[in-house]
Amino acid sequence: MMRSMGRWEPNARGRLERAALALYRERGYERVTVAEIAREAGLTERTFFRHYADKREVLFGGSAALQEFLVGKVAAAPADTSPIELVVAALAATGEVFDERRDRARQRQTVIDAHPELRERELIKLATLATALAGALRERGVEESAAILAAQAGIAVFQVAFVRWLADGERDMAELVRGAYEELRTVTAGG
Amino acid sequence: MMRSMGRWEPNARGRLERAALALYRERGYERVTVAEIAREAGLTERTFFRHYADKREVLFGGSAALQEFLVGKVAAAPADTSPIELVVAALAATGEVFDERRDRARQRQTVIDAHPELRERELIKLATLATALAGALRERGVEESAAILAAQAGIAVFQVAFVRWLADGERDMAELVRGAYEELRTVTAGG
DNA sequence: CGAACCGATGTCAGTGTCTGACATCAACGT
DNA sequence: ACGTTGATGTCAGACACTGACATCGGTTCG
Repeated sequence: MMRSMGRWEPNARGRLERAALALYRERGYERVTVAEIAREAGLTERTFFRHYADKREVLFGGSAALQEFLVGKVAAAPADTSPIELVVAALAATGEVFDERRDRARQRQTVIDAHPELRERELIKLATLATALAGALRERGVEESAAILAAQAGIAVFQVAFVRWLADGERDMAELVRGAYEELRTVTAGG
Repeated sequence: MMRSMGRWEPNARGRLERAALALYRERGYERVTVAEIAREAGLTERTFFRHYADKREVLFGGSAALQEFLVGKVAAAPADTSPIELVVAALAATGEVFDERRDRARQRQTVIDAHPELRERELIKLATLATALAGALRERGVEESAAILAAQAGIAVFQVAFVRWLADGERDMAELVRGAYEELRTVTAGG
């Protein structure tokens, strides 16, 4: 059993993520090479690519955990809830994860918004999340296209709420998610 | 004035798009090099990159036209329509563009669905479309977040309808868009 | 008509991303 | 001790993409 110091400095991924965010913020995503990130983290370029599939992925280390969190919430919710409410309730609960880390999230988002390549990656993460949520709904017996639409609408709500959460200094995710959901209901009710 | 044959074969973009789709279908996206596509089209790699920003973009030549079409429909619609109805009506009208080209669309989509890089590009095109639709709604006086949510919800409807349109052999876009919209209304009405 | 110009293409050299193959070396179990 | 394991390093190479400059029909203008 390893006590605390192995052959290598621990937490290679953490060091890579920190170094990447810092460098991307200083010089902009395109003007940073993977070799530089790796060097800053005390590693080699090749090792970077063993931890992250590509140069973008290093900014999205947390998305798998977020997905598990949301799917878990949906799966664990009471039985008599409607699909869209299941999703919205799960999203509102992400405050547990997000509210503590607003500054870091802002930094990360600033970098992402400035670079189309990173926007693409963010979108596919959200789409993957939507698919996972739809799958969790189906597990609960929700019909296919209702599951997809509920999940997708939920993601739209989340995006609106997330932008406000970043801009805002006080209100928490739960409140903002609820607010955006009410707006969606108003909008889709219109005929 | 040039009659019909210039110094170069005409329609370079069209040739590149055809060659790319054919090669991607034969061997899969990753196993085709840009140099091969260009050679197949009677051009050089460098010229490919003058027409398309990258290897993915060659499959998305039509998305700008689709966006203009939809934005135009939203802008031209009668005055007393609700935001979501504006978007849905525009989407239903895309049959004019799509219904004739189902086979080609299927081929293209098969390639895209098989490669995450291409999925990413598709998603950012849809996101761009959503932003453009939201802008068109704002032009008509719709409030910001209502515009965003209506556009985003509309895109979700479109995606569901489009998948069905590809799978289906008979029903047209208008019908499928209307059907998916009704489902969305049912889902979001649930409380 | 000839010269200057223009626009799409070609040529070439170079940077950076990403991959495969193989080597290293501390920790661990036997 | 000794073989195994797993994270890392080293090296070579394919390929995406870019900047700089050359080419050459067609167009325009004097």
